[in-house]
Amino acid sequence: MTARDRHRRMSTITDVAREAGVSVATVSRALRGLDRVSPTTRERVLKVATELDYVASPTATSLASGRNQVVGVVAPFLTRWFFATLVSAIEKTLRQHGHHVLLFDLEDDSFDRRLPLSQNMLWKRVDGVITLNLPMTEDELTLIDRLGLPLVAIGTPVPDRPNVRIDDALAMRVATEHLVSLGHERIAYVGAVPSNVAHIQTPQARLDAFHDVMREHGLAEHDQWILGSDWTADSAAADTHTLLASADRPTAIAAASDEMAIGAMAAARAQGLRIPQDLSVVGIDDHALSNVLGLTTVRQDVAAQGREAAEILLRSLGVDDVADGTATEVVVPTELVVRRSTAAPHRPLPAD
Amino acid sequence: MTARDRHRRMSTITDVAREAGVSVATVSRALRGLDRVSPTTRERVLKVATELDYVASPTATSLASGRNQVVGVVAPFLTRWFFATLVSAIEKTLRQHGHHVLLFDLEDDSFDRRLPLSQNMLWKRVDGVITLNLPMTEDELTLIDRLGLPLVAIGTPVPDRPNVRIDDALAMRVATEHLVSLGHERIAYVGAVPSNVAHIQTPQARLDAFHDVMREHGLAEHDQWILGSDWTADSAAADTHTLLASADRPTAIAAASDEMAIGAMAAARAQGLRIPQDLSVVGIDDHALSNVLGLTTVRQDVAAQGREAAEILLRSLGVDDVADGTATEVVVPTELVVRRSTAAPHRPLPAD
DNA sequence: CTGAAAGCGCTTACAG
DNA sequence: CTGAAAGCGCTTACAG
Repeated sequence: MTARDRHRRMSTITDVAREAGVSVATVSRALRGLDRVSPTTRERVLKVATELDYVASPTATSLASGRNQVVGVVAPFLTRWFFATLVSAIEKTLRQHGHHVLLFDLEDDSFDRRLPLSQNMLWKRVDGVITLNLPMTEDELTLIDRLGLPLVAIGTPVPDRPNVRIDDALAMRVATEHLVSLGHERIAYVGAVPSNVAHIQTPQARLDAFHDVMREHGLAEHDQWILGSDWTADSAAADTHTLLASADRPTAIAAASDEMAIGAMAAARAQGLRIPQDLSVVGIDDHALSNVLGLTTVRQDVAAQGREAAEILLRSLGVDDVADGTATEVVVPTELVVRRSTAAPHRPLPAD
Repeated sequence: MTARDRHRRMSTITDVAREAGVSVATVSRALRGLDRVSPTTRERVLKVATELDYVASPTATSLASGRNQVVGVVAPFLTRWFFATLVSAIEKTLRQHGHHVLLFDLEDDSFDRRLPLSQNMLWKRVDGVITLNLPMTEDELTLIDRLGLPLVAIGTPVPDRPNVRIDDALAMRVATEHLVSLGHERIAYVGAVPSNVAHIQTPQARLDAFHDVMREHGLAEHDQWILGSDWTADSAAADTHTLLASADRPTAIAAASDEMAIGAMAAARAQGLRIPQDLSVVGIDDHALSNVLGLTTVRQDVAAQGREAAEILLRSLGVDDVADGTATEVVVPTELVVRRSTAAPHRPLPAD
């Protein structure tokens, strides 16, 4: 028997029971801190467990108790800042309470399609699930229901389930009002998504808010100033390029996300326009690069949303060391952060 | 019994055995496609299993077989582009082969510290692990070894384990040579990390390569032109700001990552410098925003590295539908992508 | 406060 | 080709 072989065998509950001179049932109780165990017994068991490097097999525990201590986190993409930030915050919060994250990235080949959630992914694997901006299909809702899994939705709500999000309409309203208050009247929008793209709903609320603000101020809208986009910087840049090539162009752009705003700024600069003198740009998010790029934006605290959702889920799992709370709908506040990408529109006055 | 209750109970192997009129052993064999099952029996079992929506309980399977079909993916951060891209690619590759990812983000409060990998995270939870740019401690290596887990390292190698990475020295060499070939002689570097930050090793190889190229071309280096940084755009911008405020400043900056390069560009622009006329900047990565920002960079295919690592791990787990291969050291190629952030240095000639 | 025993739902030799 | 039975390592009533 080599040293490596010897090390291979991890100790089981039976080992510590034998070594401590008690039954496995007692070991189980002692280690889990249940009542009905005498202090001396508990102490002895704890000591032996430590000596033997004992850690309960999660798979055996799971079979017997039905709990895995893992929660499924489901995202439509992972490579974008918003989602990665969310996952990171969720993972940390869960881990602090002894839980782990099983990650599902549902991105498919085409941006307007996604993979479905299946029984294989969840059944007896996770104790609950957190969805990230993910409208669920009927089938998926039925599945989650049948599996009896608690669920918390971040962003796009899921019917009858706790939800954590920002007020999308308000965020875009603040962004647009900022532009208007600066004196802009010719404002374009980037981030309209075709309504057949069912798995992204946030866009609609933001676009609607933009329309509302424009209407309220009696500002004219131009169809060709409402730019679609797949919500990437690249596509926003391409769309903006076309927009700005026209003689009749806007003095400002409201983008539904910072990544798109960054694309729009870059496209403008590449065409020789100065920001903010020739074009103002505002976004929503406060992306990791927005500060450095001087982008004016409506900041949302993404990590806080991840933490909130994780805590709500932990509570519904009955985890006891989680901060109290009963909230089932939390709307995280946003705030306008004015930087260097917005200013009053340049007016070709005589004195200019 | 309400509809919901009825749906709650998922069927077990016993249910399909009864329904199909065979033993559970036969069901197990039939469903896993083992030999020694008659075609008719197999067919019947399959049919019944489908009707009952049967999916084997992964936790029971795991207890009995020792396999979980899940691999642990361990990252020092998750919110940065490089890591999120890696995780996304790994997850997709694993899922195609019926495996899932349990995610661990080891980021701690301070950027030069990280959480340790523990027995709790891995023991009986994962069949293998993939590390992302993560030097392992002695204790962690011992743990992985004792647990008998296969491991594949992406980026920073782990002793005696398969490794997937780019050639860091070559990448920085190409970036620096590009600047030199353009005629730059005054070149600064961003991305030196204090050597006590043990969990980030890539930086050293890149910095060494930069020094080598400078020396080979007989170019002078200035201590104050080697900028530290925590590898974020913000810190790179702050450092660059100081650097450029000096009268004696470089004509080009080689950054060890695109995020830092973006920070450097932004800082320069904020000080009224034009890119590339007044300052050239080159990075390494080809970050999602680099194209739109016109950043010249040495591209690495991050997703490919994730896929390669996942496949190597799957092979070592004996998963049979993975493409053949025996590679244990794969170095993914990089390529220079010239965009708008680099040009020959501006020389104040008479004719200028 | 503690133990014996059943049970969680599979897989795996072992027989036949 | 198929079944009976042991075993994976816990948790949980049930007794005492």
